[in-house]
Amino acid sequence: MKNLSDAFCPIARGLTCVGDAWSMLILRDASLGLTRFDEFRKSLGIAPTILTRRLATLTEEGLLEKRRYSERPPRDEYVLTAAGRDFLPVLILLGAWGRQYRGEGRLARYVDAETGEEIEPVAVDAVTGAKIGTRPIRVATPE
Amino acid sequence: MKNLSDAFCPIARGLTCVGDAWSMLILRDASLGLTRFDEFRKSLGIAPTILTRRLATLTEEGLLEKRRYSERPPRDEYVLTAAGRDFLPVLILLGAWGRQYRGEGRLARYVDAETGEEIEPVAVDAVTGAKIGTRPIRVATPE
DNA sequence: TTAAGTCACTATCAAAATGATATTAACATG
DNA sequence: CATGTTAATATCATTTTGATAGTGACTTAA
Repeated sequence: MKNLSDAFCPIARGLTCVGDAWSMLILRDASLGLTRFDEFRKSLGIAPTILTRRLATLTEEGLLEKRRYSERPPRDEYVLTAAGRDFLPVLILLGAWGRQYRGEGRLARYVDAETGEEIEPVAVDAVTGAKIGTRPIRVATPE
Repeated sequence: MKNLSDAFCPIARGLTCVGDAWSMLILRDASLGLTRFDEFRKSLGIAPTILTRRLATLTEEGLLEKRRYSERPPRDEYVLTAAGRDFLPVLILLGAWGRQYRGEGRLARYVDAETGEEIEPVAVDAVTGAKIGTRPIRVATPE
């Protein structure tokens, strides 16, 4: 998909590193604590070829970090970096959208691990406090 | 990418309709007011074959609506549905991530159309008010 | 000591998706 | 009638995917 990354748009920039479903699902699983190749493979039912490539890309892009957890036999796992952890809100919000518009049948729920209460994710503008989408947005192009 | 949609996970559900970069960029442009085939094509530099398919999928999935704006010659445009509009927060949050971690060089800014102030998007849990990512999350599987 | 298992991959190859380019259909305009 | 506009298709090479099998470096159980 060519050079989206030199676009001015931060959304396009984001999409160049994490613009496909597998990558997002890997990040989801990583956020839930998975770290190993086989954990991801089994959880996602993804072909190992694809998984290898996705993990490599996410590592190059700085969302995951390869860490050796055993010297003999040599084994690596993948842990989230700060950038990877900070992607979680995007996923949670995507999930909230999915729940609202594709929520037929049984569905997993995300709950606060301490209170046990279900999370109700919303995006707000920290400046005005307004829910995003309730006020019109304009793009200010650079220069 | 097989049947993600019958997964229990709302994130996976979301990804089945909007799980690729082009779809998200189309939604971004639609949120900024674009409606016509050629507007999307020029804005994105996307091949018309792909654009046709993406628009059709987004329409089937209920994020866009085809609307005839001219009878002679017959011409259709694409406008966001409620589901499509509600996807904007996800994009804005993705953009915030892109700005933070891929923000080198000049970058567009999203501003409140009324106040003119730059938007600072955050995802919060409406229940606790806590920023998402600051408290551990658990998945509650159905049944 | 050998057989079986674990785990993070790579090799191979068919099938599907993408993307570039050209073309079409249905008109309006000069 | 020639040219332009606009929402697409047609064609076809390239790229990406995905399924399946196999590998290397071990550990563990018999």
